[in-house]
Amino acid sequence: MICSVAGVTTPGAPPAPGLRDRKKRQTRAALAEAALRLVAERGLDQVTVEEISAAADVSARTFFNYFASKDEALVGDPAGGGVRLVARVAAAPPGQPVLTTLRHALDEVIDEIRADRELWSLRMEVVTRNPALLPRLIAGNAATEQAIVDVLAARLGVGPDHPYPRLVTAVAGAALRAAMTRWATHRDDRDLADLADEAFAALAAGLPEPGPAR
Amino acid sequence: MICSVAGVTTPGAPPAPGLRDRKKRQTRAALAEAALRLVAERGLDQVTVEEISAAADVSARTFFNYFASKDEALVGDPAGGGVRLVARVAAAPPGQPVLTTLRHALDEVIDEIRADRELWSLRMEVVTRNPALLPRLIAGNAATEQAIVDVLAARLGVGPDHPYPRLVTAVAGAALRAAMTRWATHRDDRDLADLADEAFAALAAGLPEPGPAR
DNA sequence: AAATCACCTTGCAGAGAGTGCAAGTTTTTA
DNA sequence: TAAAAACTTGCACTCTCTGCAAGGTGATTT
Repeated sequence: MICSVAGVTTPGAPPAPGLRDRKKRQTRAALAEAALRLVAERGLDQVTVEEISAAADVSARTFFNYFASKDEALVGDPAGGGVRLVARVAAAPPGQPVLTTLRHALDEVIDEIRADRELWSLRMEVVTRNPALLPRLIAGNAATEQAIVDVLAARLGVGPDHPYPRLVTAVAGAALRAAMTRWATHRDDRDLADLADEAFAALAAGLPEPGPAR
Repeated sequence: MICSVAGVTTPGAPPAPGLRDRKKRQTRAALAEAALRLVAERGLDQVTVEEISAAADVSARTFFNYFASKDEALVGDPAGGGVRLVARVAAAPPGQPVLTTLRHALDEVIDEIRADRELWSLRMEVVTRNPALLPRLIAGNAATEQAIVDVLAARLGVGPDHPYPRLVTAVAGAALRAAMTRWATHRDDRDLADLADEAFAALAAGLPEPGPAR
């Protein structure tokens, strides 16, 4: 009776995972990892949900309790980091330039991607080799993108139909994707955060062309 | 016997459509139109391929001879205008700024979209109301985008791994999508070409923020 | 600790997507 | 007009994805 403190939810700190949650995370991770590994080996159409489930030691029906589709298991994280991203945009200092705000808001996302480097490298490889997935990877951000558009419009005080928030959000997303593609393809190279910085700097400078002389 | 000239293929001009081609175009258009109309009415999941085929007076099997998936019938034109777009980029005057090149290359695409205004309005409405399709709409451009990246790299003489072509291509695509979304949502407004011009000008200017004062 | 509750997993049945194959039909070509 | 090529269609089949009704395992309450 001394310390059944496990139930208390301390706002601010993770409130004691609990066996059940841990198992769920494990199952989800196992399914995603198995899906990525098998698809990387054989190709998207040569892997069935049944095989993925078998590799993760669950039934095929359970697979669909975790992911709405085979694709979702591969591209992962729908809206997981999205809400935090929106929150970070909303919480940025008011006067800050929009591109700076967006770039800083992405820090957290970028850190998470770097933390799961193995997984993300595999994921980018699978996506580039199965272009059918690329739209899914982008679409996952569709809802988040709209939310950011709304937040930016409010921050700038311009009304929800003003073209600027939509343009800058779409463009920033494109810049991040370009940086991620570059990072994933020859990854021995630079840090993802640096590549993102470069891309955003180029945006702010009006996309100056690389000097042909020197 | 007087004029069976229909067979001659004059290079440069459309080489006499032929009954077969006309029928194919008709069937394809009928399927796409039926798909868009039904999905706009009922929603993506409430329409089966069988219903679409019935509305276009062909068998369900024939549907799949025209489109690889239900989604494809809705987002349409995969790689159709893509090759011409790439060609226009490649044929642009050498010294021209990249953003100008890309904007002009889009003229043809934009004209076609305006020509099919009814269809495209329906399409954008369906896509925005069924976000699951948005990735498909973008993915259709994935192959084209890579081709443009390669052409730009060659034009700039920078090698296929340089980050600039990928960044500018991705960003230009995002700008076009933002313009199309704006055009589709309140369409009574401005011309699509004007909206695209505005977006590209903003890119070239480094995405200046809208003045809060005045 | 036992009983209860909530959630998770699983199998089953079924609708719908998408494909390969083998006709049958229509257009084109010779 | 006859042969060739292309298009349509039905059929059988695999795979994806969903709803439902158990059964099981972790959490909660008394």
